[in-house]
Amino acid sequence: MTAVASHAPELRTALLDWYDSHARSLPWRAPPGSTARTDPYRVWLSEVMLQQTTVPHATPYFERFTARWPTVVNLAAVEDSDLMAAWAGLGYYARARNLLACARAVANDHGGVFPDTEAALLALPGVGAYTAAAVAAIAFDRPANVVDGNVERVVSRLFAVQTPLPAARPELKRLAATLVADDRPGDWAQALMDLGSTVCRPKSPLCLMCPISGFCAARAEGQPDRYPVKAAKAARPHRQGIAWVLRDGQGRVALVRRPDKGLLGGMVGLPTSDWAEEVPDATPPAGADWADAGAIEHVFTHFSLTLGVRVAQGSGGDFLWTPEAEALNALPTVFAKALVRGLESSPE
DNA sequence: TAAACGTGGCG
DNA sequence: TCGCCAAGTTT
Repeated sequence: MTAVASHAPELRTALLDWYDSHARSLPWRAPPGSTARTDPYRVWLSEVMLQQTTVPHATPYFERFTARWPTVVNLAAVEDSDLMAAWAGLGYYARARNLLACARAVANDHGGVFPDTEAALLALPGVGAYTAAAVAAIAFDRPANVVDGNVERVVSRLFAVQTPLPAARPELKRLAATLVADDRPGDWAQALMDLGSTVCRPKSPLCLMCPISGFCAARAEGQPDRYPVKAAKAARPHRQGIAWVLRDGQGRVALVRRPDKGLLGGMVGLPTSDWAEEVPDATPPAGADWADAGAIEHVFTHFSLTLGVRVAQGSGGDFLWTPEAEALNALPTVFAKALVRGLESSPE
């Protein structure tokens, strides 16, 4: 038996039954089968935070955000710099800029109420195909085709899809659509994702625990972890740069606001050289007596970085002079690491 | 369409 | 130690 369309009803029943007893309990989630709809604001916020991000990493951010800003209207009123600081450490900072733009769009253009259709959600900043479908299904009970990385993996195994990712995306989405129905759309989406996360895992899938293994073509072949097939990835280049830790001797450090576009866009950062293949021959930001504080290593999605750290004392200049403890909290991780290195190397 | 875009945990 | 990977979106 495989996951052909004629078996969809039995497959759906098996997975929804499994979800009734195995659903993960998560702060943004209603219990399975709950008729009380989850707050669209919390669903949307969790979905954005969870993009390319693990549940354990996103969870404390979700708790802090919802405690500080209980509604989308509260969030819409936040200063940009406060929002960016609150997102620091979570990564993919374009999400934070779009999150704020989306909250303001809902507050200003939708009367503070999230739109309840997939198409209207899709028009919001930072809401793509996945997030629009997820919010429509989970918050509004729309039978949307919710396809994330988990669903792609589950479907690729159910149907033993040979096409490598990412080229297989459209095919996987079409196949996923054959399993969507009007009954319990939100639970269906979350059941598929929970299965992918806890049972149909990337490595060492737990087929003996799987409620739909009987429908799975990859399981029948005997090597389910062969799926999804993936295209080879390009090697990650390495870059080098210098970051300057300029201190005023009174507990403050010089930061700069980075441009909205590009890497770490909209975040505060340390003053830096360009980051290039060769160690740059760069001019420090002030005529101070710079000491070498070593270097830190950091890995981004598309390159790795050796960042040399230099420390000096100074004042003035066109900087955001920020208390060191506050800076540590507001900086993206790469700069927080560099600042720690600088502070350790020249304790006051 | 492919590339840009962070971070931390795990095998 | 290090590549893989996690609830993607934008340009």
